[in-house]
Amino acid sequence: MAISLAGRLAERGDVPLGTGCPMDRTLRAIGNRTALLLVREVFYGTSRFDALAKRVGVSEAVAAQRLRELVEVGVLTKEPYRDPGQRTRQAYVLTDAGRDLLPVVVALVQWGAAHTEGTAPRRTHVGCGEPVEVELRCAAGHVVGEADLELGTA
Amino acid sequence: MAISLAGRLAERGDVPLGTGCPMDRTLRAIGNRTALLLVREVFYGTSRFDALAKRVGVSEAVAAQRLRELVEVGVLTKEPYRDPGQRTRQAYVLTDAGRDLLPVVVALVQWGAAHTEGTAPRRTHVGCGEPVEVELRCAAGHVVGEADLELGTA
DNA sequence: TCGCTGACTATGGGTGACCATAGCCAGGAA
DNA sequence: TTCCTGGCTATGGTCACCCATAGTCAGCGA
Repeated sequence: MAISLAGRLAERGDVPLGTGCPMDRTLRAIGNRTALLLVREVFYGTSRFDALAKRVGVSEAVAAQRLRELVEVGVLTKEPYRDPGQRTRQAYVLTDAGRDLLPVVVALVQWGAAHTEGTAPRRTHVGCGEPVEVELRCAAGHVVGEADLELGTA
Repeated sequence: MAISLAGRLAERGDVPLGTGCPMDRTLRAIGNRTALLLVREVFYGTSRFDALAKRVGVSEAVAAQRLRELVEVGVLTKEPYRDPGQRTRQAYVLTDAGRDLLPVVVALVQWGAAHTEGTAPRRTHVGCGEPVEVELRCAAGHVVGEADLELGTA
């Protein structure tokens, strides 16, 4: 069983998809461990530079570089803020593009929870307390499995 | 706005989550570009070694190593097969754990399609032709946003 | 004005991921 | 028996990513 391919996708020979595949572009832009862990931390509400570095468990040099890249690609922005009696500082916050990474983050958490050894947090809906899962659905509301998914040229 | 954290997660100071986070474990196991692109290719129906290497656009040495790792962590298995008049060969196929990566793959494709420059395939439901999206839903059927998601200790 | 703190930048070095090229091995085909 | 092909393994080198340590810089507090 596989995803079905239509159009040019179906006919390609052994030609790599390369940067023609949006997944590849995503991975090139933000597809390293540290960047994704930083995004996770920002989802968790961390916004300050030193806290981000410590919580991700990475040196400040690396945190600075990855955060700069995340700002460059438009996943995060720096917002000046000031605590009373403190000087102005920069907070890292998610942009709309960053918030759109939520399914990626949760899908990675979900797979790790199911298929790796170790503890995992429960993911629940604040409104009703039911467990939350990442799903594929079509606009008509059907749950879509691997066999029901078709990729075609736009 | 952020994901709300409950239990020990809420109280941690600047302690890194490290391998206590299933997302981190996922990224350590399969979180490199080549591995994820190989998984994508297998979802697309490619199963032979040389086709996988060529289509992902990676050298055979690297393909061999990544495929070996994917087999080790249980995402892929090797299945012997034989075309008529050919000798027995190995096909790489997804295990159940591998198939569970579908939301990860589609989430990455979806983000790249929305937020990077370039072409992107349409993702449609074979049954009804409607576009497919990755969503967060609770067991009661509610669509869950960032603000409605709570992570708590298991 | 001096020092402290948060937010970085700089330097040197290790490891892992990747490439290109070359070689190995099993097993049908000739 | 030799050749060819698919499926790897081996070697040597580059580059990205990471660490640890140390330094810089801005601005508030005293």
